[in-house]
Amino acid sequence: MKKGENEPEARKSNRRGGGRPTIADVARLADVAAITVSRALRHPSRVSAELRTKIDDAVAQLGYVPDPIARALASARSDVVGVLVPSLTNVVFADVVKGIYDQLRGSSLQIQMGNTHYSALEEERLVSVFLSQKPSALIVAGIDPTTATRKMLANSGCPVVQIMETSYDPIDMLVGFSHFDGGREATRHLIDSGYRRIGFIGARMDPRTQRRLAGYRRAMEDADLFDPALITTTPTPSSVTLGGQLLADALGRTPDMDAIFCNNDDLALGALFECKRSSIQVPQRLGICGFNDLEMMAVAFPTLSSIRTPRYAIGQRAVQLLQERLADKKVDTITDLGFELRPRESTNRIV
Amino acid sequence: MKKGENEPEARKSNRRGGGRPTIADVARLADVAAITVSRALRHPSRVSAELRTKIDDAVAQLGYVPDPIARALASARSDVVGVLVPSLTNVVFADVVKGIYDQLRGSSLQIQMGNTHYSALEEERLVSVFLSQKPSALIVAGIDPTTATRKMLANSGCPVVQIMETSYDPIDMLVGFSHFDGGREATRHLIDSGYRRIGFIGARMDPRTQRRLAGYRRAMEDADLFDPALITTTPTPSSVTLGGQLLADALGRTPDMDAIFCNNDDLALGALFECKRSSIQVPQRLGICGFNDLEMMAVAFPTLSSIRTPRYAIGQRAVQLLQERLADKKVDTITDLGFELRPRESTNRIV
DNA sequence: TTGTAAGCGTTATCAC
DNA sequence: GTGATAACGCTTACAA
Repeated sequence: MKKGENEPEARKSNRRGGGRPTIADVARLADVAAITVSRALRHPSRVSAELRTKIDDAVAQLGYVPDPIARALASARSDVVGVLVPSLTNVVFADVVKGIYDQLRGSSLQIQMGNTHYSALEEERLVSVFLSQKPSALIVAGIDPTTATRKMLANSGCPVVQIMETSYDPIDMLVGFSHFDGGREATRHLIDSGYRRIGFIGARMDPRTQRRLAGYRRAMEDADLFDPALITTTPTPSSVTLGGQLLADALGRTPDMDAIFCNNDDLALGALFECKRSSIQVPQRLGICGFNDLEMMAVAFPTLSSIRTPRYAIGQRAVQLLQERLADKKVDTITDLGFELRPRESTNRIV
Repeated sequence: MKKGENEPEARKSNRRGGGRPTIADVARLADVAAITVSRALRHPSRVSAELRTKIDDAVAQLGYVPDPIARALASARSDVVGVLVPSLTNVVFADVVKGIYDQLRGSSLQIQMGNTHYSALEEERLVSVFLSQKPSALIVAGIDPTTATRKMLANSGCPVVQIMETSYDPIDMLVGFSHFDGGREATRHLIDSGYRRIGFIGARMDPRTQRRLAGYRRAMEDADLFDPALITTTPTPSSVTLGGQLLADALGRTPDMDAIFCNNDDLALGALFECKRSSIQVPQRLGICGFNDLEMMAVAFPTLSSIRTPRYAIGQRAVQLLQERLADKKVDTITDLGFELRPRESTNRIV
C-alpha cells in the first residue's frame, strides 16, 4: 500500500520459477527488505514487534512457505539428517529408526536414510553422497567405518552420532552399549542356570555379532567350559528358518549340547520351533537364550530369555544429542545405554 | 595449461563457499563454458567427443562432484524420492521399503522417508513438506488420502505412486493388491478346510484392515456362516502379545469358535502361542490363518497358513514405474500384484 | 534493528 | 554444438 516499485503488481518477474510466493513477495507486501523477512522467520526476537506483525500477516496472506532448497544453497546447511543403517528389514534398526523419528517429530528436520548393506565400502560411498547434501547432522549405525569414512566424517564439520556400540573411539558422538558385555552376560546367565555344554549360533557375523561371540567365548573360558566345537556360525543373513537349521546342525555335531546362546532373537525363535518339532524339551533338555528381546520373546511358549537392548532409546538419544549440539550445548561424547538380562522360562531348568 | 584468466590460480574467488571445486573450476580447467560442463555431465551425447574428454579429465583431476542443492535450485527438481509410510516398525513396510531401496540402487536418487503414523492429517502435512523439496517423485503407502492431499499431489506435477492397495482411483499410479479379496480368500480357505465357526481378530483397524474384515464378512455371508459375535477388534496397534489376548477374548465369548482368521501374522503368532499355552490343538480344535506370510510362518510349529502379499515386489515395482515415467515412457496406471494363499499345517484338519 | 549488495553453484533461455 | 547471461530463492557479510 505504501511503497510501489516500478513494476505493475503481478510479481511473476522474469523467466523461470513456479507460481509459489517468494520471500520477495512477502517483503514487498510487508514493505520491508527481504532479509528482514528472512530474519523474522528464523529469529523472531531479532526483529521489532511491529515489523514482525506485518511480516507474519504478509506470510499468512500469501501462504508463503520458505523454499528449503534455496535456503540450503544460501546457508550451506540443509534441514536433512542423514541416517545410515546396515539393514532396513532387521527389526533392530526399525526400532532405532522409530526412536529417531519420534524424537524428531515437531522439528523441521527431515530424514534421509541410506542402507549400507553391512558393507564398509557402501557406507563410505553413502557418507560421501550424504555429505554432499550438506546435512544438519548424520546418524550412523554402520559397521566399523573405514579410515576414509572416518576422515570424511571428521572433516565434514557436521555433527555425527555413531550408534549401536560403545566399542570404538567416537568420531564425534557415540550412543550404544557393549555387545561384548551383552554376549558375556547372556552366556553367564546360562552357566548360572546350570547349563554346561552351551552352544553359540550366529548368522551374518558382522562386527557386532563377532563381539557378542567374543563375549560368549570369554564367559565360557572364564568358567573353563569353552569348546570351539560348540560354536556354529554362517555368513548367511539371520532368519527364523536359519535358527532352526543352525540348531539342528549344532546338535548333530555336539549332541551333548545342553543350552544355546542365539546371537539374536530370530535365531532363538527358529531354534525354539525346531525343538518343538523335534520334541526337545525346553528348558529341561536344552536352554535357549536370545539377544535383543523382541516383543515376541515374552509371549512365546515357553517364554524366551534374552538380552534387552535399548534400541528405541538409542535412536531417541542420538537425536537428543544432535539437538543439543545444534543448540550449541555441550554434550557427552560417549553414552552407554546398557542392556538388561531378561531371564524367562526357556532357561529356567527348575521349572 | 592453455588459457590463463586474470586471476592467479587459486580459484577461491570472493566471500563464501567451502573449499570444494565448482563447475566453474572445471570449466576453467577444461577451457570451456560452465554450461558445457553441465551438459557434458548430464547429457554426454550432446557434447562433442573432444570437449567431453577434456571435461572428464578436468572433473577427474579436480575431483569435482556436482552440488545437488544448487542443482535442485536451478532446475527446480531434486534427486530425492519422498516415501511416506504409516509405520516404520511394521515388517510389512520394512519389506516394501527394502524393495524400493534395492530397485533404486545405482541410480542417483535418494530417499527421504516420512512416517504418517496412520494419520491422514499427518500424511497431509508431510506431503506438503515433502513437496516443498521438489522431489523427483513420491511414493505413498499412506492411508486413504484426504481431499487436500489428493489435490496437492495431483497439482504437484511430480510422479506419484500410491502403494499397497488397488482400491481407490489413483492420483497418478497405483501398485498393490486387493485387501478385500485377500481377506475373502483366507476366510474361504478356512471354510473349505471344514471350519464353520470362524472368528476374526484384528488390531488398529486402519482402512486396509477394515477391507480385509469386509472380505472376511463377505465370505462368511456367502457361506451363510456370518455371526458378528465372531469378530474381535481393537484400535490398539497390532502385536504378538495382542494376538494371544484377542484370541483368549474371542474364545471366552464364543467358545465354539473352531478357527480364526488373524488380520496379520503377528496376531497369528500370538494366537498360536496362546493355543500352545492353553493346550488348544491346532489345527484340530482351532484352525489359524494369518495374513502377509512373514518368514516365520513357514517354520512355526505347527506351520502357519497365511496369505502371501507381494510387499517387496510392490516397492520394487513402484520404483520401476517411477523410473519409466521419469524416462518419459508410458506406464500403467494400476498394477495389481495379487496375493497368494499359503495353506499349511495350522489349517490342515485332516493331519 | 534494518537494509544493501553480493553470492551460494547450478541450469534454463536464447543466441550464435 | 557451444556459450553469455540471467535467473533459482534465499542468506551471509557488512554498513547504516
